[in-house]
Amino acid sequence: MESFNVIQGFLNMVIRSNEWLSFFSQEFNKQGYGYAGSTSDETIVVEYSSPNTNKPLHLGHVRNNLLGYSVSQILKATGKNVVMVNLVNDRGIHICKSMLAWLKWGNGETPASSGMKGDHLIGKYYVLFDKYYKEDIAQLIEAGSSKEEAEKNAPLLLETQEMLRKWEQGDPETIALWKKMNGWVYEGFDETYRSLGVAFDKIYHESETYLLGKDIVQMGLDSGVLFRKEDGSVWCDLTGDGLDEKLLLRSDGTSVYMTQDLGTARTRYEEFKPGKMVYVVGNEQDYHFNVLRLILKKMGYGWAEGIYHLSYGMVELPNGKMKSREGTVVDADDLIEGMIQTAREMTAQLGKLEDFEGEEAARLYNTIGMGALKYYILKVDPKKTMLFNPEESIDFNGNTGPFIQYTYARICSILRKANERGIRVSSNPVYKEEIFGEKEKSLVLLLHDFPAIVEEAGKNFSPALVANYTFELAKEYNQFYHDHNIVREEDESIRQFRLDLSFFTATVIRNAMKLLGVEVPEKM
RNA sequence: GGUCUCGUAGCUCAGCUGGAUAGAGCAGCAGCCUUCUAAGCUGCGGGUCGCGCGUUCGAAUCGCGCCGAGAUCACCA
Repeated sequence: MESFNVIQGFLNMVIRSNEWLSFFSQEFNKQGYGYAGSTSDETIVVEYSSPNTNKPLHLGHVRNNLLGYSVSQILKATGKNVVMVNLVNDRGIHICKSMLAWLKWGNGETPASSGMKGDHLIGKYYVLFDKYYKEDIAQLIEAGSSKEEAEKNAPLLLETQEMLRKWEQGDPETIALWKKMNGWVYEGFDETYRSLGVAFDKIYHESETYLLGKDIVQMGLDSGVLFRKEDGSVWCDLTGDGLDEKLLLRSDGTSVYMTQDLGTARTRYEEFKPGKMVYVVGNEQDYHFNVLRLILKKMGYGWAEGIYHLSYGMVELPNGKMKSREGTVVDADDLIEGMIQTAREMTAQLGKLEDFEGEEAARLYNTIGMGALKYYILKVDPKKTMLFNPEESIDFNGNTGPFIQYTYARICSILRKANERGIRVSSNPVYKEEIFGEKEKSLVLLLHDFPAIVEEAGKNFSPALVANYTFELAKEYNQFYHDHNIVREEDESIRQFRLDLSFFTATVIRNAMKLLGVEVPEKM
């Protein structure tokens, strides 16, 4: 400690510069700074994405995917053994709607014949179904039905239900069609996943898991945790916990969403023995996950405590919520393309086109455009409803991904310049205390915080902490850069320290952004 | 109606495990490129932290009540 004082009941202590310099010289050239050196035994399963296969991904899915991937990377950085899984909802009435519409009005159209991405093609038929379904309803109402009856008895809907029955009976034709159309969707999704830079260790399909959980229900009946009503349906009474009764088996003995989630949770636990199971799912399912955890606990599964619902808020647009019916959804692929296009325009506008060519340029636009999108979404606290303002998202100044990327590229440029002049980052540094100015000190303090920030972000499942930290760091560095010469500094020991400091900052920016799934360019 | 979440500058967000004068970015205004990348930097204006009560030496932060916004409470997933 260097000094201390007391002001208004606060004891302020000043830590000696030597302590900071000693920390700095020990850590500044570690490439993995901020990441846990070793992996612990604890496994965490993170489920995210989990799309339906009847329409393409939209902005809401983008938030889900980016969050899931980033949280996984953060948990890995804190030394956890992370398994990323995706549970694809590939069966059910909604898929049958697309299938039926395609049979009726598709004329054999395929992604190849239409040039459409597979998931978009399927989405087109889902929309088409809805259109004709509405016409059916209108006709029935005109013929004297009530709205409710019409919705139930529309011929199209009855046909769809018939199709689902055939699927469940394993009708070869229906299954073949289902496989073919799902295959198209997967190709489309894979492309979107690649663009988003997300990946999975394991993919589950609901068509293979939807029957799970029935044995758990039987166990619950045997132990008296669950009860059967007169019509044969099975329920869990949660009124004692301030919730309602929850259906677990229909009166015809078939399972519901909750039933399969009970089953998949147990299967997953048995497969990985994880300390925690994270579900990245929107906050409209808060109730569902409370019930899931509660029922499993009642059944005596202690590991249910480890279930964590990473509940994130909706993404809204300036004119309100996204509504597929009103055509106000933001399609994920359109969004991605738009961001990359904007990156290209910005680069041109700033007169930097001649610095890049061909593939290098394309890669740069991708890095910047995706960096902007990812950062824009991840900087907001996951649990909050966020507003997606298209105009603001393509602004690359201020608290944005490109701002941070730019800072990184600047540092790289300095390191290149230094290298040209034969100045290298220290290999065995000894710094004198006089080199330690105010700006340098604030930077070192921030750099020192990074591992703790990662730890905190892991505990809170919040990439936003990492994002906001990185912005602070980049801002601090830009001030330092503006106020001080680095390569041009004449005093050799000061120059060396500032160079090392720049190098360290670059490492931390790169490592932090990697946790968000954001790449950093060496030139931009 | 019950339960849950949210409400901070014109806008988008930090801060919330109680502490010093509530911070950024955008937008607005005024400046800084013959010198390491101006996607940068500096300055100015902008707030009854939804409202009220309480706990405390101290509340944006904790508790209660109200107001406002949203979600959810399906033999859908």
